[in-house]
Amino acid sequence: MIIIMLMSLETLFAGSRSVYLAAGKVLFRSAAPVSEMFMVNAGQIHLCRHTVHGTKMVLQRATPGMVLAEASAYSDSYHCDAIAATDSIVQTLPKSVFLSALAADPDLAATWAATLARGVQAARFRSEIRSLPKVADRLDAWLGAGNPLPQKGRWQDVAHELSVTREALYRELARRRKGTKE
Amino acid sequence: MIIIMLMSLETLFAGSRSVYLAAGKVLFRSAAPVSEMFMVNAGQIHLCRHTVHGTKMVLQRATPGMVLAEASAYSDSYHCDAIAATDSIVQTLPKSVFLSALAADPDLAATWAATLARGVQAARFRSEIRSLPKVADRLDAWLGAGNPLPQKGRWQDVAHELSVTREALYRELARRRKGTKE
DNA sequence: TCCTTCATATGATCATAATCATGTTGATGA
DNA sequence: TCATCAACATGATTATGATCATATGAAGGA
Repeated sequence: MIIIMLMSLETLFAGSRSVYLAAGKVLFRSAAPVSEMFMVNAGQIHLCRHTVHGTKMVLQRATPGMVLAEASAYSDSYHCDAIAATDSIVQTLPKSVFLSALAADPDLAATWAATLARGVQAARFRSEIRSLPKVADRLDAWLGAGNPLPQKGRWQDVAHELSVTREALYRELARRRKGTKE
Repeated sequence: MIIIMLMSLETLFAGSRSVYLAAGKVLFRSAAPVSEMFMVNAGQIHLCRHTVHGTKMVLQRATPGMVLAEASAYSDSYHCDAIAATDSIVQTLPKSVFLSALAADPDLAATWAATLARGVQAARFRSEIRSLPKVADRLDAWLGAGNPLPQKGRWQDVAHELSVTREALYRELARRRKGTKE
């Protein structure tokens, strides 16, 4: 009897060590050597880079199920800081274990590559949306990509996703309601 | 004697069929089934999506060495159009061959994943840069990431990368020259 | 019920980039 | 040399979003 074990990224991290991080705690710092890979289990971890002026740029907002700083698997040291945005739990796996699991299991490697490829797609789409100068165009492009307008109470999230102020989005939505009414 | 054959993505595509595309020619259309993977050899291929209003969004500008629409390897049909921006040459490989090469060679799979991971990183960075409201901040972030200001004659490329008009970039550069002079 | 809080909503003002217009410079070729 | 072209440069004007200030409404807790 042959047991086929279909391994997903979640199951790979599932048996691993969990670490609890209070909001604001640092998981790793830029330039530190990469020895572990992290998957977010609960909460949210931000991957940040700082400019000379101290301006903070958030490059990834990792939510449950996401692997943090994917490119670190192929780098010796981190290029960003990772900080818990909320109280969080991350699961950690030695980088070497992570890489050998990928090398040993072509299906898992394909899953990983597919995840990354979709990540590239999503990030490219976000960067193109943000290059549109008008709020109306950003909203059109976002809705046109199949994203649904969420329930009231979650509109600010959309504003943030489109990188406009909530006021600007409220106004655009108001314009549309007015437009369809008459 | 053992010959170790280190396979790169380029070598994988190297022996494959080449296709010449005149500027403006369509390589594939959205919704078409994915049967081939493409690597750009010369020229530039744009991956485009169209909104309801007919606005065109360019999601990838694939230059030589880049694989086009990476995520299509894990999808049955395309979600974008691919159009030659200039006269171009692409090399094509059946998707099944591409995927089995990855499955058969863990090193190649790692190379592919590393490429994708860096693509994610780069695209995330671009989208964050474009969420900065001021030209000065975008330029700072871009220079701070280690990008050098190119020779005169290439400044427009930077303006495009930062998603600002060339005039806005010229003015910002002029401000800086003035600032450092006194 | 009342109070607090947060998301939505909208007006007023301001800052800034886009746009349009025009000029300058430098490289290339006839 | 002159014509041409493209990139750099900059001024004037306009469009648009950010910001600040409030207000409204709904949900949840004391």
